[in-house]
Parts: sequence; C-alpha cells; structure tokens
Amino acid sequence: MSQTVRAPVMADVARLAGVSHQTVSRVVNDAAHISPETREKVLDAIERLGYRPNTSARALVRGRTGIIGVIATASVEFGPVSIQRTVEQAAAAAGFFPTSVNLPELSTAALEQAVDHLRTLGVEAVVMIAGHDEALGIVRAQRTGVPVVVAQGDLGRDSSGVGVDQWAAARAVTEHLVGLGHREIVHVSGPLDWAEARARLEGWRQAMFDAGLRPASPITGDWSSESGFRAGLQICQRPEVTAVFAANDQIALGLLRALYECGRTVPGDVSVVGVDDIPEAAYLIPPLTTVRQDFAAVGRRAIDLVQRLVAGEPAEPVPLLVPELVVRSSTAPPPPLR
Amino acid sequence: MSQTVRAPVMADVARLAGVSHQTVSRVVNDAAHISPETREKVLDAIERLGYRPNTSARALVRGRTGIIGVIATASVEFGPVSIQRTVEQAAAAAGFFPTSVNLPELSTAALEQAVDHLRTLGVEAVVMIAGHDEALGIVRAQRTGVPVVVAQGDLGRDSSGVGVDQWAAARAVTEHLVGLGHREIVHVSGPLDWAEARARLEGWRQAMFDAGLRPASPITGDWSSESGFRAGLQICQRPEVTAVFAANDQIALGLLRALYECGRTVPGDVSVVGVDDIPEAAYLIPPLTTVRQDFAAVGRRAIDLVQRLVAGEPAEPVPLLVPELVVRSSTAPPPPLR
DNA sequence: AACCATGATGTTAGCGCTCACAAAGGGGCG
DNA sequence: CGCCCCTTTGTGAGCGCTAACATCATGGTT
Repeated sequence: MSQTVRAPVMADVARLAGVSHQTVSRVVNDAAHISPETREKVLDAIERLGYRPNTSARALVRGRTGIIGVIATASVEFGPVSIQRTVEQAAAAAGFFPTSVNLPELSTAALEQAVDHLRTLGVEAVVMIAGHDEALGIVRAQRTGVPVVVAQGDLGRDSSGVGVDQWAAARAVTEHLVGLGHREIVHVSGPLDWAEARARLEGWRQAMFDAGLRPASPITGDWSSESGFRAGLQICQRPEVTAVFAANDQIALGLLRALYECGRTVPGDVSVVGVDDIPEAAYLIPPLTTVRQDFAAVGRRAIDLVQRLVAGEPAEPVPLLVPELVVRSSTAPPPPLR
Repeated sequence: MSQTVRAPVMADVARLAGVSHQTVSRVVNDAAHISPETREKVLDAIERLGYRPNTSARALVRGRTGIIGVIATASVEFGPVSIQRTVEQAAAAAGFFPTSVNLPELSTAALEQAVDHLRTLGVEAVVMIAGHDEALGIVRAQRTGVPVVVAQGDLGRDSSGVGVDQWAAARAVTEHLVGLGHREIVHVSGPLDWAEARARLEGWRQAMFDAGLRPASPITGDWSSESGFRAGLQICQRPEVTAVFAANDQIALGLLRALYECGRTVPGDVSVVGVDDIPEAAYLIPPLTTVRQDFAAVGRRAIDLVQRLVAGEPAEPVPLLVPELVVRSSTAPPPPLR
C-alpha cells in the first residue's frame, strides 16, 4: 500500500513556484493584478503537484460553504425525482454543492432531523421538493436561518417558490374532455394535503363549472397505481361516467387496468387522462393522453431563486410554468347516447 | 430584517459556561473524563446559545470531511433511483454526509467533472451506481485517491462492489418459463455495455442450455419502454415465440403493448416476464410476472463496505443478494401445439 | 525633479476547531 | 507522610486558507 503522502497544500505550490502562498491564492481565485508569467509558473506548479484547494479551509475563512440542501421525499416517482435531478444539476452548474436528504417518511421528527443535518453541514439555502403541506410547515417553523425555496409545492401564499401551474394543467385536461363532448368527467385526485393535488382538483372543478357542468364528487387517490386501480373499480360501477381525469399517470395506469378488467374499453367507452407524461405513458394500452411539465425548468428556476436569495436580493414571485397537453389515444368522444 | 448576529462559536459557549473552549469541545465530542456537573453546564450553555459546531473548521483540523460522493446516472428509472435513495439513507444513518452527482450523460468529460467536483468537496469515498462499464472504467482511471464502491455494476472482477445476483435472476425467470413448458423463449436484453444486462443475458443463455434448449439470438434494448415496444413488434413477426424475458419491467411494458397491438394475447399466446418489480408492475395488463430485488439491502451493504474501506480494512468480497421471482398473470403454459 | 497613482507581490492575522501537552487536585498505598 | 497515578481541566499551536494591509518598483504627471 503506497504510504499516504500528505496532499499538497498552497504552501507547497508557493514553494515550487517560488512565490508567496498569497500569490497562489490569487491565481487560484483568479484575482486581478497577477503578471502572466507568475500566473503561468503557479499554474504549472499546481499542475505538477496535483494541488486542489481545501474546501473546508476555504469555507472556514470565507464563512460560506457553497452547500445547498435539498429535502425531498424518498419516493421514486417520476415527477419528484425529475425535479430533484434538475435541481441538483442546476445547483452544481451554478457552482454550489447540492446535498440531498430523502425522507422515507414525512414525520415531524424525520424533517427536524433532516433540517438539523443540513444546518450542521452549513447549507446556505434549502430547496424543498415536498409538495406536502405539513412538511413545508415544519421546515418553515424550524427557523433554519437560511432561505428556503419550495419547488412544486404550495406556492400561493409564499413568494419563494417555483412550479408548474397545476390549476392550468387541470383546466386544459378538462377542457379537452369537454371539447370532445364529455359531460360526466370524474376526477381521481392525489392526496389532498398535497398542494399540487388540490390545485388539480380545483382546476378541474372550475373548468367543469365554466362549462356549465356539475362536477361529481372526486375520488381521492394517493398517487399510486394501486389507488388508481381501486378508483377504477368504483368507476366500473358507474355507467354514466365517460371520462376520467387522473391526477397523475400512475393513477391513470391503474385506472386503465381496472377499466379493462370490467370490460369498459378506453377510449371507446371511457376516456382517461393523466398528468406528468412519464416515459411509459406512450406505451400503455392505449397510449395515454397526459400533461407534460417542464421539470428541468422548475429545477433551473429554483436555483435561480436560491442564488438571488443567497445574494440578499428580495424574492420576487416567479411566474408559474405553463404545462402542455399531450393528446394520445386514451381520449375520444363519448359513446353515443343510449 | 433581523441584523445577522454572528453564529455562536465554541468560545461563546465556553464563556457562558465558565469553562475553557477545550472543555466544550470535549463535551461536544463526548470525550471521557468530564465531570457530570461540567457537562451539564456546557450542555446548558449550548442549548441557550443554539450553538452548533462548525463542520468546516472541524473537517479542516481533523482532515476528514465525512462526505461520501455518490455518482449516478440522471435516469429516473426505478432501479437506480431506489438504490441511490437507500445508499443516501444508509450513508446518513452511518453519520456520513452523502452528496450525489447525477450525470445527464455518461461521457468521459462529464464523469471527470463529477469526480473533480467530488474531490474538491473532499469526499472520503465514492459510491458509483452506474452499472455502465465505461463509466466505471473512467472513474477508476481517475485515481481518486479514495475508495470507490460499486453498487449494482460489474462486480465480478473487483471486490469492492455490492449487488444482486442478476445471473440468478435470469435463471429463475428462464426456469419458470421452461417449467411452464415454453421452448421458444426470447430475451430482450438491456444495453450490453451494462454489466447487469450482460449478467441477465448470460443467465438466460445458461438456463436455456441447461434445459437442452437452443437460445435464439436475443434482441438488444436500452431499458426503455420504447425499445420494448420495438422488440415486441419484431416478435409479432415470429409466431413460434411463446415467451419473452424482458431485461426490465419498462421493456416488458412496451412489449405488452406491442403484443396487444398485433393481437397476440398475454399470457394466452405469449408469456412475458420483466425484472425489477416496479410499483406499476402489478397493475399492467396483464399483471406482470417479474423479479423483485432488495434495493434497500444493496444500499446498506454499499455503505457497510464504504465504512470498512474508509477504516482501512481490506475489502472482502460481499456475497451477491438473491432476487425473488414474483409470479403474476403474464405467464402461463404455452398454447397447444398447432 | 519631486510626486503619486498603479500594478505586482509579500506579510500578518485569524476563521473555529481539535490535538498534544501541561497543570492542578485528590486518593490509595507503603 | 510522601509518592505516584489518575481524573479533570486548561493552554498553546496550528490545520489551510483568504482578507487586509504593507511594500516596492514603475511610470506618467505637474
């Protein structure tokens, strides 16, 4: 085993380059007033030694760690994961070090622990990807001392958040269905302590009212295919229903299966729409009409906001992103009146 | 805006408690030989001041950051994401600070940048969740100076890895199919520069030989539903095929759709099996027979290994985890010979 | 010719913490 | 009663770096 040689430090570089450590520091942080020759010498020494600055020392003296905490649920669903990925990428691209905490459960204790962990690390800001209200409340209540940005949560009452206009998504879906001639459109919602679930519910309801239709009471799901399947079984009992708007694609997937089981064809007898446009959506039976969201943009905007807040600028509200309806084969006009 | 008061440091606690900073340090790190009263006083002062140790300062003097780097692909697929989640959780549970880098593309440049980023952070170890060979090679070639543990990659030639026995998974699937009476079993593989894809391919091939069957040449996919759909279209042209073993559930999903399109019923005409047991697998049409893997165990073991390597212990090979066949409704005996 | 702005570099201090060592006090034992 | 050892606490140095200031040429300006 090669005896661990001490990693080179700034002083080593300085010695090799024949300059002071401060000059090395200047080159590393490319400050002004360095002669080209000196810079060259220093760069060369750095290269030769394989030197890299010690982040801890730098953070210590600067009083800034450059670390951004990301709190997310441990779910492996397409939406949250996609947002998390893009948040992390955008953070890294902006020169931050993203550090994630993925919570298996959204208990108060778990959240407090997560925040504690992040504070210990010295994060400069926190991005929350839990659209779950209570979670948000707990983190806010912790007085983290650093800016908290919410991605895709309840963005109404607080300006430091970014997300997609779920209300508009639901409206677009409902209007599409109404436009095809549907009148009995059922909504299978997500859990209502999620802001996104509520926004989709409200968008649907509003669009129904606007179309002069009476929205039947929605069925509450939990984002899972299983809940979609159960909802579908209920809908099988209701022959008047000709269209179902599922709060996400997983629910729609379960729905498709239940409808298949009870012999209702899609889209012949019933139209089905989801939200998210998961990669599998185009390959379901039948290919699913759904709503595409630009998750990458959410991530980028979240980090933009973080940068602004870290710099001490006031948080202007970020406009919501506009989702896009993707029409495939799971929607069609309702069957002729019987 | 409350004027930013300097965060309390150890000296502040010491002053308030009437002891030296060193005594505070001892309490914080709960060292031996501290009288109960002193500990009490210090703890009280810490509480009152809301003190928390500065991680950078600590890392600087200790020469250890406690940070573990996780390199993963930016994919949002169930398997990799699940492993990543559990690795992160296990790392946090072990007192480390996990930091992930998710690569949108597996180019050399991107990987080098990722490693560079992690080294800058001062990681003590790296966990790679890319089963992709080349990625692994690039990271290994970087001489990171810290242990690299591979989760779910090519584990054969190197001891510092943990994973599930994909070869056994493929065998179990194939034997299940053979046991049902199938003789023309096609494999739709993952990309063959992925170790897992190769292991599944080999397991299938071996099981076919062992059963005295001639394995037809496999169709190569890329893990996506789309590739599964395309493969399915090919299989539609081959009436002799009565069973398909897909390298993952997404591929199986696309396959199901293609077979549906061309009028081959599942499992009546063709049996289909996937791998991963994604949450949706039970709600496909029909519910998918697949292989369940204990991803949480992979994560835990990876961190166990990391701890051992960081402590300087030799890396004993970790035995592969055994996957579990989950039989649902997409497999049945082949149709009677015509 | 005296002056000072400017660029290039060096010197010093100190960020907040842990490590190594020193020092003080108390009890057991011959 | 003196010695030694153990417990408890304190002191000083220094981890690797950046910020602030000091220094020293240089060259244009009056």
